Amino acid sequence: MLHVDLDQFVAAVEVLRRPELAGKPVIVGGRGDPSERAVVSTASYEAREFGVGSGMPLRIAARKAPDAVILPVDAEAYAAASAEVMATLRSQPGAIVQVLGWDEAFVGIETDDPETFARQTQAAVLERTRLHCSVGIGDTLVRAKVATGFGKPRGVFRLTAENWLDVMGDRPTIDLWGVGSKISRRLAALGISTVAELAAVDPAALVADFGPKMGPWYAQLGRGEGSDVVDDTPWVARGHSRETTFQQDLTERSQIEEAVRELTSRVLADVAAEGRPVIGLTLKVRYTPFTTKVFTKKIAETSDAAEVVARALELAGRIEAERPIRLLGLRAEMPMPEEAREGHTPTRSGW
DNA sequence: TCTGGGGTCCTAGGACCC
DNA sequence: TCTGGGGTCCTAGGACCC
Repeated sequence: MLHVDLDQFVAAVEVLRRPELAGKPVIVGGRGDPSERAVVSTASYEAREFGVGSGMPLRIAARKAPDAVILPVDAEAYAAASAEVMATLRSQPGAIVQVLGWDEAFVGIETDDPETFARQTQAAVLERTRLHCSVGIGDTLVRAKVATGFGKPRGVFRLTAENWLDVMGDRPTIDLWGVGSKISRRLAALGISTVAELAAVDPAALVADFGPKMGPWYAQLGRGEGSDVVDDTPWVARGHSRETTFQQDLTERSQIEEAVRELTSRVLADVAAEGRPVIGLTLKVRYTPFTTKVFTKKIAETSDAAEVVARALELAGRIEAERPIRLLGLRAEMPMPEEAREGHTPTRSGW
């Protein structure tokens, strides 16, 4: 199968409608105002040379790359460009497409010559959308996904059981898709620093440290193994959430209640758009400087907005109001339709 | 320097039931 | 003094991804 990943997708979409930005450092984040509390969503390759990366506070990014053009996030434009890319992938003969996000997808295909198919796919995407992409070829989802990184930018790379350890063996475990900073550090503490070392571990040996599912799964990741099925079943969302970072921290109970009402109505708009009810709520509170607390509550299934608001305000009643609040988030959980409940819908990608 | 916003899934512990 | 065993549900928190 193939993994297709657009090159610096968001920045590329911005450059398409502002050609004068080509070759310049471009940063997209927040409302495009570096004096506000916000972070970088995407940085163009030129901006990355200044040390700017996604997740970085916009204020810091602007300091590192003083000449960069800073643009607001335009989610609608990216969604529209993404839809065109995905439609192009689906129009390739024999292709099964599993969308992973705005800018990437797995493509299942039966072919003796995946490199040629990959090049054809890149050319089709470029012709229809004027966007460049990189393609990974693999015999499992994990290998295809990891392979794409070696193809960037605009290239093609193949990773299979044959060359997996040659290519990945000496690399740190954090290079694996699904191993982040925390897990790579915990693995290192167990004497497992490289992919080859992880690949050699007995899966059962990791159960004590990482649990019955995650432990064996990490060992499998080290070998690049896992599912090899591209599943194009339409995605069914488990829930919807909204978060707001306040430019000034909230301190008053009345401010909190107002913010919760606002969040609830935005979340409910997303839920109602699907015509599904709510069965649970999670309220997230970020205090300053950086401690997060969540309150979760199952509720009786309801589509009544006033009822959901009342339940959300109950949750908000648990907030310790004496500490300044930097962020509030609200998530609504929705019931899953019967046919999506048991393994029929794609779950966590690559599992 | 001070950390977005939208998601998913896993784990652990307590409550509760039979 | 020693307090079953198995199961499910709920809550809180952690980790990861784009």
